[in-house]
Amino acid sequence: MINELARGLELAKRSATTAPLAAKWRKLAEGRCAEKGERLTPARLAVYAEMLGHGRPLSAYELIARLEQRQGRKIAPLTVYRHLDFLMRTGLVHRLQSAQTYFPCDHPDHAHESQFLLCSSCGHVDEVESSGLETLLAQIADERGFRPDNAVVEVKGLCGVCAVGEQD
Amino acid sequence: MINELARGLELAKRSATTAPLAAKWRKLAEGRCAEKGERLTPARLAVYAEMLGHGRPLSAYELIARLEQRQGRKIAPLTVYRHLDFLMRTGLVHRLQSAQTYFPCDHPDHAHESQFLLCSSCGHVDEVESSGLETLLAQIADERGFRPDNAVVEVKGLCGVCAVGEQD
DNA sequence: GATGATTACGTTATAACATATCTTTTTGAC
DNA sequence: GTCAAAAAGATATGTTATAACGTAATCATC
Repeated sequence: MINELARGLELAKRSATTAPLAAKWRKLAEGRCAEKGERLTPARLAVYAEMLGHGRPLSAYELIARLEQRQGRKIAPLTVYRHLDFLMRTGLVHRLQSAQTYFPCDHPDHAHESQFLLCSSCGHVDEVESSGLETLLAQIADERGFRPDNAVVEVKGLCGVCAVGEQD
Repeated sequence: MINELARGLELAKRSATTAPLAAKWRKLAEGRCAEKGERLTPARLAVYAEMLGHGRPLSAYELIARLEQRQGRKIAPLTVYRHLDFLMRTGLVHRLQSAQTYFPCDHPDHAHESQFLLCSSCGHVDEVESSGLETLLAQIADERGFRPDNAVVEVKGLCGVCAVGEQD
């Protein structure tokens, strides 16, 4: 009974220490899990919420630091890597290959391949979905007898805001 | 004089333990260095030769191991990273972002942005140069007020040979 | 040839990113 | 409640990359 009490307090503490998560994103996560037969645990949701709350790409270790600070306890790297795997499996989060960071998907309504415009000044991420580009890539592959599985397209540069900031 | 002799032997030993390098690639390297005002040292050339000799993407640490074996001495990671930086600066080598490996450029005649078809079965790299794709990427960026600096395009999948190997 | 500036190279230490392995806890079916 | 499977945690290790510092080679100028 002591244990149950302690556990109750622990759970309350954890939920109190989770970043706020708009209903929109929670519903999306629930939907994706239902589709894929995955389970949406509080820990997984907390990681997702943290990433959404940050709004910029996070490295795995930055993410760990933020979660530890919020929850007031140590979190093992592997734990977060597992959460990230889950979030990527379910299409809720992307990995930005060129920066080794992670970023929540901006296009909640459907799974898809994305392309990214990454601002090297402010860190802003613009997630683009160009069917024209996907078609062209498929065509290039096809011409060479290559059977594509997935494509990484990440353009580094300056976002509109930062580009204006620099006098051209 | 003893020192000079020792040094001479050392140099001889190193050059004897460099991977063979076709004249074509050596000329290319010399040309690029001349253009960019870089210096083509024996150590840099040895790394380049090793990569060309291997013919598949190499991680920095695989590269170190091969160089150490060939030269019979220890090589510090940073040393090789500097050589890789040089080779990338001069456009002789590409970094494959999605695999964190390095691969010599296949299109020696001019500097350019490349796209890659990466076989996840045999490791084959097909370096593609599609102006159509570059134009489309530029257009996508422009529509969003984004000023692109450089683009990573890496498609993972099965090369022609491996795709045939699998019964479709 | 001596001097000093510049660039490259070497060594050690450490940061940053990721996975392996094993144990404990939680969950959900029965 | 019992039990098996899934998830999470703890610890150690592997992999990739950079920092900080000192030394050596190269080259222009005197």
